[in-house]
Amino acid sequence: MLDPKRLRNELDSVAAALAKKGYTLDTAKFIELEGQRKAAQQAAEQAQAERNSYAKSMGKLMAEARAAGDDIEPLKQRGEALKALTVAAEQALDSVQAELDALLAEIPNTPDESVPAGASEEDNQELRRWGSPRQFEFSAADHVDLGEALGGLDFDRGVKIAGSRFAVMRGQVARLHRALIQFMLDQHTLHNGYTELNVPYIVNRESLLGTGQLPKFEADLFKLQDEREFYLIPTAEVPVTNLFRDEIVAELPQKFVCHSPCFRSEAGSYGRDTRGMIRQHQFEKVEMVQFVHPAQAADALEELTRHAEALLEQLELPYRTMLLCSGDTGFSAAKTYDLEVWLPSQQTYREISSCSHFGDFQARRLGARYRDESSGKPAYLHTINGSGLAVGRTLVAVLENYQQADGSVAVPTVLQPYMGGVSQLG
RNA sequence: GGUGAGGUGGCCGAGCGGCUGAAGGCGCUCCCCUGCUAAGGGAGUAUACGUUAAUCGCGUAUCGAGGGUUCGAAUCCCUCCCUCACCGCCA
Repeated sequence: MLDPKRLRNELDSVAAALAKKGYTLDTAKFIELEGQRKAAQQAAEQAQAERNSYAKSMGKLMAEARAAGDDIEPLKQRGEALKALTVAAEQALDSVQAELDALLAEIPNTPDESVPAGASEEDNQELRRWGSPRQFEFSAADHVDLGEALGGLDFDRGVKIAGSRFAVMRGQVARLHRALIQFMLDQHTLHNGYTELNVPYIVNRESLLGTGQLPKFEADLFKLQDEREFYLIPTAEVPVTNLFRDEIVAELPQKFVCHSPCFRSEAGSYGRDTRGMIRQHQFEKVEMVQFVHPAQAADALEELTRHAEALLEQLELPYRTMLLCSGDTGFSAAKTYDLEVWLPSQQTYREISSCSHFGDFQARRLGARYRDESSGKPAYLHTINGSGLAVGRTLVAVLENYQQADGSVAVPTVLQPYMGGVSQLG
């Protein structure tokens, strides 16, 4: 959520920033609602103040009336009249406030100044490349053919068991998938200073509002049929970032890494990536989340992005780092780097990690704060997160980049210890 | 799922219709005293929102959440959530 004060005081510049993201802020509507809110709030608070002070004096008034032998009823009636006024004024305030809150909850974060203006992914900036795509002396297969030939990927049975966009992994491929997870977690916990978490994969509505998936993106989520408003997590970002919801965090920074399954309904992506494991309803991801002091946030995003890049380098997978343009940056994010890995079958780079800086946007929704050292007051902390990495897509990249002429697949050196020394699949 | 006990400030804990944003204690901050340390004395110490250029100030809200009773609710009533204990069930 944006700071309501900032909206009030710098409405035009906020609107201009949001326009870069492709969001049109209805400034006239905001000004009108805000004006109504102010008037309604003052009226409601004044009515309440009168009611309070009258109620406070009531004990004495009643004692005096009784002593004088007067009727007490008129005193009570005045109280009731004040109550009626207060209730009406509060209802007016509540309805304006609800409208304003609904508007606020749907306004995206403003992009950071360093984010290039642009409308779509066409305008993203390539910052750097690592490695060079391998030249194949045979025609490279895609991961579907490779995986099926190895008996390690079974899409037909995934469809039978659940439906489209589900798959079964088997044998050494399933093990390779697990090895990737262990490798990533070990790197982050042993070398990068992250604390491992294991979290609920079902979350409540408040958690999704906190990170920004709700109220706007309900269609992308799987909701459980239960009166408790449970949702399957679309990313570990949700439970992990909500760790400090409604808390004042004693120490910053705090860095967490968490492996989890992710569930996405992918509504609106019907024709895209229908083949293979690129876009599934269920996939696994190792996610890094940092809670940082605002002054450290920019550096922390660079650091976290490097942590994701280093994994690809150790796996010897060619990749490039993209700075997303304003229009391609997500709802809650102020700035995002995407890492894209080379996929030989597609002859292109595909997203394998997304690392974002949210400023205080999520923290404000969450009520996640730290105590500012100079003022001594609670202030919103900043959140950073990124995939390190998307495991399913990493598996795809390993299969395709490490394939050999005979259909076997070499195991990346760093994964071999996690594979019991196995150096080749098939 | 059943029964019982609870949810009050950074923490512990009192209050059980008006004088309570909330006693008392701990912790923390500042001051005094003390050769140092320990002990002692005094003062202060919630958050959000609004108003304001900002602060002081002022106003409103907040005693798990929501609703109700009442002129007035931390206190009475209802619903829900959560915690703890025991029983049942269970990986």
